[in-house]
Amino acid sequence: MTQTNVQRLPRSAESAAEKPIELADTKSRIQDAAEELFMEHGFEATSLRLITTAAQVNLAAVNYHFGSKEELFQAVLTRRLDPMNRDRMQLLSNYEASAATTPLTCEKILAAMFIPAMKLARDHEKGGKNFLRLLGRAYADPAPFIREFLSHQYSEMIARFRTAFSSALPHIPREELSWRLHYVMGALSYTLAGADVLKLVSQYHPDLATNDELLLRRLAPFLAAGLRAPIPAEGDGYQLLYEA
Amino acid sequence: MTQTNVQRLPRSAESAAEKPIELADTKSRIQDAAEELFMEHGFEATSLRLITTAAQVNLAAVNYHFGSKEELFQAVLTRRLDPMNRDRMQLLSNYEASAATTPLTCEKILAAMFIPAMKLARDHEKGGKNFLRLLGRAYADPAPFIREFLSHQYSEMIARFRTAFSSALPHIPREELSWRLHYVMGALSYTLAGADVLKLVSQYHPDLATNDELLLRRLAPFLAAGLRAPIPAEGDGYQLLYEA
DNA sequence: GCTCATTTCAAACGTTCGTTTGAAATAATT
DNA sequence: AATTATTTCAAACGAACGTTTGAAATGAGC
Repeated sequence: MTQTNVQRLPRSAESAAEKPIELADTKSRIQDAAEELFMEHGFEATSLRLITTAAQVNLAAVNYHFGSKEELFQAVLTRRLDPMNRDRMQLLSNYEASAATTPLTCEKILAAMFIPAMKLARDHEKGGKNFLRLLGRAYADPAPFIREFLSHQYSEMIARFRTAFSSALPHIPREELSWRLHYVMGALSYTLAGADVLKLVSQYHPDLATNDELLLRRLAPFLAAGLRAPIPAEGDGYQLLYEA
Repeated sequence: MTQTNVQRLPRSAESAAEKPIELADTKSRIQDAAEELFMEHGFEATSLRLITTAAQVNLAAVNYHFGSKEELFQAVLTRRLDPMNRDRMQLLSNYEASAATTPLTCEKILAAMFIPAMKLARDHEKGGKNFLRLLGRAYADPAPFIREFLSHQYSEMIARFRTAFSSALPHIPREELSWRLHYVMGALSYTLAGADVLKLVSQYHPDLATNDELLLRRLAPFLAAGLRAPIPAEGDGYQLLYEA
């Protein structure tokens, strides 16, 4: 029933004489296949039989190694999300340390959110780019276990960045800032998760290495301008626009 | 096998003497129940048995009236999306007619996108607000039939608004505008579909009638400022931010 | 080499799914 | 009232689902 975290390669793995490229251990193979398939079809539409067939493991291996399909899904998300959010907070701390006492610019804070996400997307040849799509979809998923897992996973990072933005934008009231951060997360996740994005990007700049900078250079000014926008007064023409 | 589009009320419907509130016809009852349940659990996780039980109709009625579960889903979306997108384009035309030859402001164009969506959310006591959540989730759904259906459903409206923004922002290059519209759609759908939004709104302004104005007054300045933001030059400090 | 824990495997579990069927019931037409 | 078309209904279809089981295979420790 119990299992260790140490990978235990089956058959002749350490004596890699026959085939140079050997398969990883069962647990990793399941996670890799699951990530790709969850991304492609979503959680509900991806069956364990599909996953185990792609991973070339037995059907029962998922329940043995992860307990259930839900726990497998959480493990797939955690494997990438944990390092990403830690990177985000670490990067933000680095920026703050470099800036000494002066508050950071919005662009810099946005970069701290954005760059680790792009790094994650770039890190892995296979599922990397599409993992963010899976993440974006998970955010919209109504399943309670997914929502609770994600909000718990993100709460620390969000709180950390909220105070950073609050320092960068002292003239924006708390309530207004909450809304604007909501819009920022929307544009960010929509951009990272969107299917069309990759098409757009590769259309103009096929070189992957420059895309981080390119996307950041587009997104950050847009969001920073929005965050800094003056708050409209009472009679600024936002009423009864529907009929005229 | 065939069925007409005319609603044919069963039993004593026109002589509404016994009970003032009678049930709608089978087809509408299915659509109403399906909309609510799709919103709550998503497409895959909502079974036809759940829908037909909630609608108090026979299980086979869905396949009889709609053909399949997928077609039912499309019918549920079309019923609300078609009028909304028509309203959006009509409202934009009204604004353009009022402005005569002068180009519209971004805020006005955003209002034309936003107001019909809010009107849709407000129109129906039951599923109205949550329909936009269903829509936001549908956008993130990987099922091909959903993606194709939505992109076809939206293409005309999107094209119409792209040219409007293009006139309002002549100094923004085409490519840059495409990206910024992408962010706008992201923030918009994230806001409308987000679960937290309703909590935030009702927390501060329980009156539903003023919420349209409130949300628009928050979202439009944010997005308009982003759309108008100057395009950063080459050496604006957006490079190699990861290490420092 | 034997023992014991860990991992893999084929097979089956019970459940639920979307869909189909054919007859009964209801409405419309003549 | 008789006939035809439409709608409803209970029942079942085959397929696919997540999970469990118990034995076989494989590993490490002695």
